[in-house]
Amino acid sequence: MTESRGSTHAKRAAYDLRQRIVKGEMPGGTRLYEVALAEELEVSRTPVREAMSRLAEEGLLERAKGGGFVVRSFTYADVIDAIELRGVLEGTALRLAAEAGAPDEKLEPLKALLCEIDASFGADGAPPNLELYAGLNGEFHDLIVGLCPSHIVRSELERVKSLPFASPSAFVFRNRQSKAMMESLVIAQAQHRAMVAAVEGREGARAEALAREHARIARQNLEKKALDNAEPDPALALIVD
Amino acid sequence: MTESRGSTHAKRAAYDLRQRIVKGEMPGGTRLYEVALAEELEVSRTPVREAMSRLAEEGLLERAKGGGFVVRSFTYADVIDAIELRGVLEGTALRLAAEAGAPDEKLEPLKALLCEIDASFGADGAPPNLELYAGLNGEFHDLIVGLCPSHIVRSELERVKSLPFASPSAFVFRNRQSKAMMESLVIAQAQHRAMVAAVEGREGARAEALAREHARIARQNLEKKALDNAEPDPALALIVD
DNA sequence: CTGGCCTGAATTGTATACATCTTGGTGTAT
DNA sequence: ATACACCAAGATGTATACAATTCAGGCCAG
Repeated sequence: MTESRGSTHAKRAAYDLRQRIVKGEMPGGTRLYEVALAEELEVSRTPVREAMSRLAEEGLLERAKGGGFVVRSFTYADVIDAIELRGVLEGTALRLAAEAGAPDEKLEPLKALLCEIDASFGADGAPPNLELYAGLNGEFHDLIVGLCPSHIVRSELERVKSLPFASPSAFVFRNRQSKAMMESLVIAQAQHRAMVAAVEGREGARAEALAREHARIARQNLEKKALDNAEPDPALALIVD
Repeated sequence: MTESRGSTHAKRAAYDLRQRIVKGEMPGGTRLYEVALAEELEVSRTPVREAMSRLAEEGLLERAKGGGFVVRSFTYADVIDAIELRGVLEGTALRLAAEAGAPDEKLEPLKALLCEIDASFGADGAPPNLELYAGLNGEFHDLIVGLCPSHIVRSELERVKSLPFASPSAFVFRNRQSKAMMESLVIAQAQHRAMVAAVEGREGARAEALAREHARIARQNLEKKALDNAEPDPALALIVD
């Protein structure tokens, strides 16, 4: 086909649908009609159903009573809660990692990454590259959560992070007021280092507390955004309230 | 049809499949073939696919590379982790409830339920009714989590609890050694009362710590079981390791 | 022996026709 | 006015034929 990626029609349909949902077309509560979507996406009803099922697994849709799917509604409070929950789960992941002990060969790449992150926002005076920072930040979160020995905790965390507004790098940029933003980056990076140190030193409680506090930065940025109410953040497109 | 419940073929198929999985037929890693299942369940492939999608949403199946579904594998360690995770999430739910404050009209039913639970295990000398206790215990957990103002936290907790070995009343009975078991019930009930008191008194940290420790009772019971290795617990049927 | 590549049987992916259910509206009797 | 039954349109549920993909096994060339 011409656009979107995926090897099967169902995966392409899921991709397209996901895009439309997170972009805010189809606000929360919108019912998805198989026939209409099948026409729009130019496939039959079968892959559309398959796609909707996949998005339900991701938590973007929910099954309606009497059949069919509805776009899940998220309020501003849900965004706050999702960030809190991410902090709780990352905290648990780090605590378990600390309690179990992390091998040096897995800690080394993390420390290397920390230095890369330093460079990305111009710790040496170079101009900050926020795109790059966001990417490296996401990578850092993936790596450090990878230290957690529990499949279950990791997969539930993955699930929460799949919500576009709950990902670690959801609200990093957009504040071009370089002063406050730079300070927030410095603080975040200090917490990054402390989290690694806590896991390395098997300080479970410290690691957990740090991860929770770290997630609060996202919440702060969000609340700052809400006050400024500048251009609406794309990560908030599917928020109804 | 003759057996199982549900109004559509897909729901019945999902129910049947779920039963077979949690009973331990089809151990973790088993691949599910649509045609074979369609014949066994006496429906066409379409509702079978639908059923598998639903079970994937529940976390009982996972999508295999190259299509199809596989029964999710759970190890003994996963059971431990799932119980830990339930404790963490219940703790978060209670902390948020405590921080937000719970109205008296929602606390009253909880306190009434606590008295019913007292009666169920013969606090007054009557013989303990473990069936009844397990039911009331589950009800208690539902009610107290219902105090949490966050949809997101509640729904993720619901998801974890849907794993048969992670539910609050998974390992309450089976230890007929009445002495140790009775003591564990007394402790659990004391924690129940403390959790309600902590939420009522807006003591978030206390409520969270209590919920986590409370979940450890399930872990203790499980580990005791593992040592005794008496008849295998049905809640553990789908464990592979 | 090993690597790559056929090839075909088994399996899932897709389209579509038909069956069933859900829902909202309408009419009627109370 | 209200309650109820009923109907029709539209939606999802189901079966099935056919297409495309996957994977294992054997074959051949190196």
